Amino acid sequence: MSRKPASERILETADRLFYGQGTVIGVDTIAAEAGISKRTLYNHYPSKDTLIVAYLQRRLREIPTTDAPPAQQILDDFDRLERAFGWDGFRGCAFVNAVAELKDPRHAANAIALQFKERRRQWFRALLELGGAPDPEGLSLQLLLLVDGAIAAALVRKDPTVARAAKEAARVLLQAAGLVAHAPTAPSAPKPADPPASRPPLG
Amino acid sequence: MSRKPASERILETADRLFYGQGTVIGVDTIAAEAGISKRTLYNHYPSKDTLIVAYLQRRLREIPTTDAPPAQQILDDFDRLERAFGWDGFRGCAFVNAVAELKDPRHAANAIALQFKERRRQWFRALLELGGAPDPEGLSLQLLLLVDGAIAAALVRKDPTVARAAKEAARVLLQAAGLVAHAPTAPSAPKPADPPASRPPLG
DNA sequence: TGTAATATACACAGACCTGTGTACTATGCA
DNA sequence: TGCATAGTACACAGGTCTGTGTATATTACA
Repeated sequence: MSRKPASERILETADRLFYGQGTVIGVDTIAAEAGISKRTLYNHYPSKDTLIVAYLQRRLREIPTTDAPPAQQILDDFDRLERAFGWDGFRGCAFVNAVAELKDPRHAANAIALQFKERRRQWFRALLELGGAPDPEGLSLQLLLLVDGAIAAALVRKDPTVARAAKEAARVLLQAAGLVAHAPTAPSAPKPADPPASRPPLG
Repeated sequence: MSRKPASERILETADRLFYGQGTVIGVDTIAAEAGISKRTLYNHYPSKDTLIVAYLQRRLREIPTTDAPPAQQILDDFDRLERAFGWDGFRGCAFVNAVAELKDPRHAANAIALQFKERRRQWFRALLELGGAPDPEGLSLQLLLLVDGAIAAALVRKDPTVARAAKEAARVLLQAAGLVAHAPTAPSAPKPADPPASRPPLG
């Protein structure tokens, strides 16, 4: 009957509802949508908080590294962002939302959110070092600010193209660091526009 | 007895609690903390949604314009941000938080949040035009992304100094637009450090 | 003083929330 | 076949929430 194990179906449903509706969504709803009794859910996750933490942890994924030049990989990241913003269910950054929703500053969600943000920054930093940037530490943080700013702006404006503005700003910063030589290269072709299958990776 | 009119005390308390705890805080709590009966609250604001909208509208304030050179005014804005981040009750951007919390995309909060973000961007744009930037429209958006990114990062990292990273990025962008001539000028002195009286203006 | 507006205390309806208890059923395995 | 594991259905406790109803008190003003 049920092709996937119960705990996985619970997590998938929790992901969809927590991200789409916020962590205020009720446990009853999650169980019902997952096609599972509430009792079973509580047997797998002893409290709602446990489920929230599992949901966030599941979103901690690696960013795919290619063999393109460092600056190009960084700029490509903003293209991925734009696709994520254009996705129908886009609702901002899951981690930032969780931190904002859960008022308790000692909640485990805070540490996971920090971990996620640091992961992306370290990914930037490694690429910047590879490209020979003078201050990878500082520049990686600046690039991360552009990413987070684009996420917030895309949420408020409901406009995916803010990712392009972030990308242009990133290009200027990379140019100033000596990582990009060519001029803006015109708006880089109207984009291949492959629609995202399910969920783009922005957290 | 009560020095201020009731409706104002309600709004002040709502501001404090909605911002500090999120809009999930109960109406009972707001009434109790404001020292008024719940019935009176509902006489002034016929629903909680009305109160939320009034709370957000109250945060729509102008940004103080000085007579400093445009680029300097923009960079000073990031210093204000850093002070806001260092404030004890800092919990991110009230508007972004509200949009993230209220799942309904047609909620009035969305329009108010957009209005607030656009206001700051237009303030940037006017200054950029004054300074003769080649693309005020695009650059103003890029600067706004840095602001919003700094807010999100300050919230997650609990570190006010991200504002400084945003400021440095902004300086590079302004330099590339020909608005700032001098080199980084060293970390600009350790900052006068006047503690914010009550609530810094970040929304 | 009298009258009208405004505030209060307090109970309540109806809904939803998390988490538990309990008895029943299906399934895999020896 | 027997038995443990895992899932289901369903009620319930105890709490919170928004919003209303009602009867009483305070205040402003003519």
